[in-house]
Amino acid sequence: MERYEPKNIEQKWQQKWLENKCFQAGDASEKEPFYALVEFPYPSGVGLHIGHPRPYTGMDVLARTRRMQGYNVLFPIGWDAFGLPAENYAIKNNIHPAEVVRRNVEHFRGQIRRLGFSFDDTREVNTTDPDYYKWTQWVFLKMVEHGLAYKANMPVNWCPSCKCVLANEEVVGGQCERCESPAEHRDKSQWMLRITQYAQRLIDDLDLCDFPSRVIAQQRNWIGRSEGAEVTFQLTVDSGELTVYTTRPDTLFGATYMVISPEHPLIETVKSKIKNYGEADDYRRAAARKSDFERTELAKEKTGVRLDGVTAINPVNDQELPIYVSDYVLMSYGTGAIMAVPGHDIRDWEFAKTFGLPIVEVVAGGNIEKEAYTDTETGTMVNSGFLNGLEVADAKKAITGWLAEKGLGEPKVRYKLRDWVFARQRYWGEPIPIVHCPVCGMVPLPEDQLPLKLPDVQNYKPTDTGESPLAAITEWVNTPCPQCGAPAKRETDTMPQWAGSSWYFLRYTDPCNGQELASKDALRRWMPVDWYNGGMEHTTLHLLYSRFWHKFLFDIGVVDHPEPYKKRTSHGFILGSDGTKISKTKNNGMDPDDVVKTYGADTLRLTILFIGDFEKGCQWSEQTLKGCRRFLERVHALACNGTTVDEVKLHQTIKKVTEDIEGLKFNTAIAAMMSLLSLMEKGCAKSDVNIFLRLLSPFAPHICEELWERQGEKGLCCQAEWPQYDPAKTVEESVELAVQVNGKLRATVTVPRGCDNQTAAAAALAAERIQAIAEGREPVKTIVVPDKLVNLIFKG
RNA sequence: GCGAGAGUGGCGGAACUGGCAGACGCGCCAGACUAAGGAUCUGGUGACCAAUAUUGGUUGUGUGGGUUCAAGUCCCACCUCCCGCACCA
Repeated sequence: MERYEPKNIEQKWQQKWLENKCFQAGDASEKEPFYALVEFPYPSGVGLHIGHPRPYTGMDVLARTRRMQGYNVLFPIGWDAFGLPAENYAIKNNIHPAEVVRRNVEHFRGQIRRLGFSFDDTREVNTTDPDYYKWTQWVFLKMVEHGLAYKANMPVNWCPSCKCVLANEEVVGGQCERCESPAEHRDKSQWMLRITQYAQRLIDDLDLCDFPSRVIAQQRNWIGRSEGAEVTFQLTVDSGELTVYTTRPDTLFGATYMVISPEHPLIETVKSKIKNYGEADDYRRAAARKSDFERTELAKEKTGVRLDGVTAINPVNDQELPIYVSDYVLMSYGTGAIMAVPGHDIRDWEFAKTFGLPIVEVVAGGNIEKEAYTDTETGTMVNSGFLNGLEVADAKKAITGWLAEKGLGEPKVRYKLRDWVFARQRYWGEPIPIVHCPVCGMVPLPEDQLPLKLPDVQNYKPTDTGESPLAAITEWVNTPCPQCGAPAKRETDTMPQWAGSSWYFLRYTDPCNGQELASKDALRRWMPVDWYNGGMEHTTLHLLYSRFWHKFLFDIGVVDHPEPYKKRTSHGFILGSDGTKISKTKNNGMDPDDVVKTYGADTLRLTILFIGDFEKGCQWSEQTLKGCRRFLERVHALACNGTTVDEVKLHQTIKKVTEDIEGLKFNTAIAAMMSLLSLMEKGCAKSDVNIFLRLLSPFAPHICEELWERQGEKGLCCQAEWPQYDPAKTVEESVELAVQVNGKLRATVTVPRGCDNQTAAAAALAAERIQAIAEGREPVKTIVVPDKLVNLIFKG
């Protein structure tokens, strides 16, 4: 028999699968549809990296298994190809970004094919294809029409290195998520999407989603709902007022001062009354100069300036409260102003200590001399007038009612989530289909003028002024107003990369439709996605954005379901052999192409899945690669003889592998097949091999096709039926019982399965070892766990 | 600080509703085949202590307590690590 040479067989079967259209989803099929989705890649210049094969292999196993189980499977792939890296590469090498993308996609396509993934190659989508982004623009126009897209002058996060604005979600620790430059503040007129309007539904409908708990928790946390009240304080000057938001209206009696954020307009409206306006203004300017990064880094020390000459009146006790301006209060949350209750808020407590302000206890239970008492579960109101004696929860209700009655405040729900900054000042993105007309104002491009294509330019370089390179293309920018025909100008910002990926899974259902984003029929057949696997890093970005878009499309009747994904799972990252992030320079990882060349795609696939729990992080190791290659060599060398393999073991393995695939426990599924192989090497029949190959084929599809053919089986292994197990045959006729004495294992005995407790106990007691220990004594107690163990309790 | 995980041999990792801890793989040890083995095959392999050499015992899942006939698994307290959010009132 010839040696196992992956390179001789893998390409051959990849070709056969293609010729036989094995992986094309059927649009007219009677079979039950199953939509398996992986996050489509950004086709970068360096090609497929370690991050890609893991989720793809995992979902490929699932898709291949589902096909064999008789489902009509949609398992597509595409290219999320707009974005900065292609543009930066284009600038550096003076090649058009479209050409860069074309090359990269070709490279990726080849790599993906060489790994044997069963993607439907007839449904590829590319976000930079005008036939695709036509519909991205269309959804945007629908959002404009429904008031969900708007342009507003906003303080935005600006990345000085990328030279464009960032969404809140793209700022991590005050830094640009992509290049780690500290983000700056800029005031800019920006296109925004009103995702906040969907905040509550994005929380509520998590109940409809089968997502990992950590994903649900992270999304909830990100949306950040809080319940509280807005309370209005009268000022002692100009009959002005100051409204604050608080989640603890119950502590109103404990407010000893007020704080407004440096950006709060009050400073200007009562400017003439502020005796130390100069000082306040200096503080405000200093705060404005700080980047988010600096603000968070320097968050330890509380700073601020008291506004001299202006005070507020606490509505519950008419106490006069000083007002401070401090950057620990953010303009972007609540009303940009707070009532400070140092006794029961950590930050207020720190501020009060720094500035020597009074700290009043209004909830008993802590020691406010030492620290703020923030517990809301236990505690009784004190020093709080009519609230005295109430528990916190009751006090909240009482004060809220009182405030509403007096017209001083009302209950309010707030979210941390902010609207989505939906524009970038770069070339390589979807043009925003809007025309600015001096007569009509902002005019959406009529639908029949879509797609609005990107013009060819010579220079893609972004500008420091914050204008997109498109602004320099006068022949493109200047256009007659679609409404009145007057000379007008196009919007020159483009959409962020997240636009195209917010609905791509819909396009896969009907990728060539020129009339609609996808036909109703196709959407009904395939949506919602049955199983979506992707990275945790997208939880508050892509996953949230796409849920929002889908809800909007649901509201306007494009899709029939409020949620796009039924089930979401997340793979763990593969770290380098040294436990750190894989990088080329550290040489601690692997290049998929190299591994395929030396070991073969099947070995790589197996290794990626065997190396650890799919949903947990794991470490790359060459050693595992060797073990998996050895396993496949043994499979290749497997020969039948006259005997058959143990039937129980065979059925147990079918059960184990089938169930483990469902739970993404690929590592233990492979372990079970390894055990079965060891047994089969001692003796098996052709029919055993037939079953074994079908079990293994989703994991190592090429070698299984080869052996399937070698064995003279009909058709293709990947189109064979998934093996069934007989539950009756998964259990042995006899079982080995553990025999314990006083809880310690002392012997094992073999008894018939399902024998009664007396029989089991008697067998245990009869064991030689147990006899020796018992020395004729009778156990004072006997515990029998059927088919598992007997525990004999002896005295003394 | 808040939220969600994790801690098991030399290593990667198994272990269902509490029921024989360490499956499977790597490595290592011994043997076989060899001119040779960094190839392949067979057997062994948590630690420690005994020994009639077949086994017997003790101990062992981050730490300290607890519940139970029985705990990696449940309860309480704590330590460490990773991830997400973080002055969100």
